[in-house]
Amino acid sequence: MLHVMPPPLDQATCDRARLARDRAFDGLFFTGVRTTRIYCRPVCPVRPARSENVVFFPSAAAAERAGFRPCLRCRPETAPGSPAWNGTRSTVGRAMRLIEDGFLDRASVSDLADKLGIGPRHLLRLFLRHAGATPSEVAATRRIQAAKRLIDRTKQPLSEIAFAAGFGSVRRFNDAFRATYGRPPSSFRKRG
Amino acid sequence: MLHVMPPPLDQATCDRARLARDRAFDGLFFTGVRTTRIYCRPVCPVRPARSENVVFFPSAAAAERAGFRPCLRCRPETAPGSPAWNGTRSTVGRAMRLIEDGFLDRASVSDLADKLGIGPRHLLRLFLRHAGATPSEVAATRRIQAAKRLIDRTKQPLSEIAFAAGFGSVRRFNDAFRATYGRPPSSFRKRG
DNA sequence: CCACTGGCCGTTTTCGGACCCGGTCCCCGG
DNA sequence: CCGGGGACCGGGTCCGAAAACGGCCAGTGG
Repeated sequence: MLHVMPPPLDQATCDRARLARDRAFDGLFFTGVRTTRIYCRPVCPVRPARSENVVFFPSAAAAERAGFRPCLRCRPETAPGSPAWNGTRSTVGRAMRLIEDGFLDRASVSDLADKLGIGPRHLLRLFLRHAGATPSEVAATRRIQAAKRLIDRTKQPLSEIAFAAGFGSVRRFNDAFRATYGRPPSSFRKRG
Repeated sequence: MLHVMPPPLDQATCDRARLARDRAFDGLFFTGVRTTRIYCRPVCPVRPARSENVVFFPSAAAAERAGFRPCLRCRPETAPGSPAWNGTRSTVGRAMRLIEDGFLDRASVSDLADKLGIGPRHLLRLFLRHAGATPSEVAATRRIQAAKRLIDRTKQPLSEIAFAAGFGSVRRFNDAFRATYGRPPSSFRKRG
């Protein structure tokens, strides 16, 4: 049972992409395994099925209609066109929003993990994998950016801005600016 | 903070036992880690704490009183004298009883796993680790023994005994006897 | 002659390897 | 003290290969 693919997605291309778990093809096609009647995304982490047992579909719906059920590892049914890693991604997304709202300025990473219903170790792993940075790094970046905006757009004293941006002390506020811009906060006021 | 141990359990012995995760010492003493205020059994699977950070207690209660909380991996508070790996071990026990009642004569290993609330793969792992045999092997042994008893103690025709003992076909009944005793079922009748 | 045996064969189940997820410790460095 | 990161483990999800299954049926021997 062969299926015609959208423009340049022939059988051989799909097979190469799936064996390489190529993320670039995620969402562009789906792989059905005849022996198990299960279909997967190209990035599925399980050992790839042998080529003679697979068949390709242009969409998850097509695979469902052909009698395949979605794989429980890669969750192909929740990936219509784009990745949409909703499971774990929404956890990172929720964490991001909380950090953006200043959560980590008043609470610890462990508290954040508690609020999300997972362990701190796992929260760290999720951030490294999906955001490329640790939670505290994200929080630090946010504080710097918030402070920079206040310096540029308001006339508040720097010591007030430090606390308004979420820093716990003026000392850390100054340190952070030196680390990021190489010069103290006041230098941005002078040349404004 | 040093503690006096029962007769021959000096500090050095405890330290050696804990580093070796020696099962023989399980229940005889408990290890408290100063840096985390957590106490463990000697067999705890976690990476052992360094010796300068540990202190030993003769009982879990002593550790509690000293302000330590029980480790969540080895569950020291539920291990007065014996292992009490109750979590996983009782699952195997329940499975064994079900098999003994003929569950696997009418249902598959997957059904058994469902009934126990775990995956079939994991059930297999538990059996190999704690029973030294697979679920279907246990079921096969039970069938053979049940059949042998019926042959010895009744006059039922062999074909009836096959089904009464839990075999699904006479064919397999014969195979099982050949594999176990090297000769067909009827040979046990003749020399009765 | 008839219950029992065992070869054959397509189908279904079980096994065991590989991988991943999330939790729980520990140590170290800032 | 807190956050990062290493190590281990329980448990879950796949896959391919191998074993078990069960129906069919030709022998066979008491």
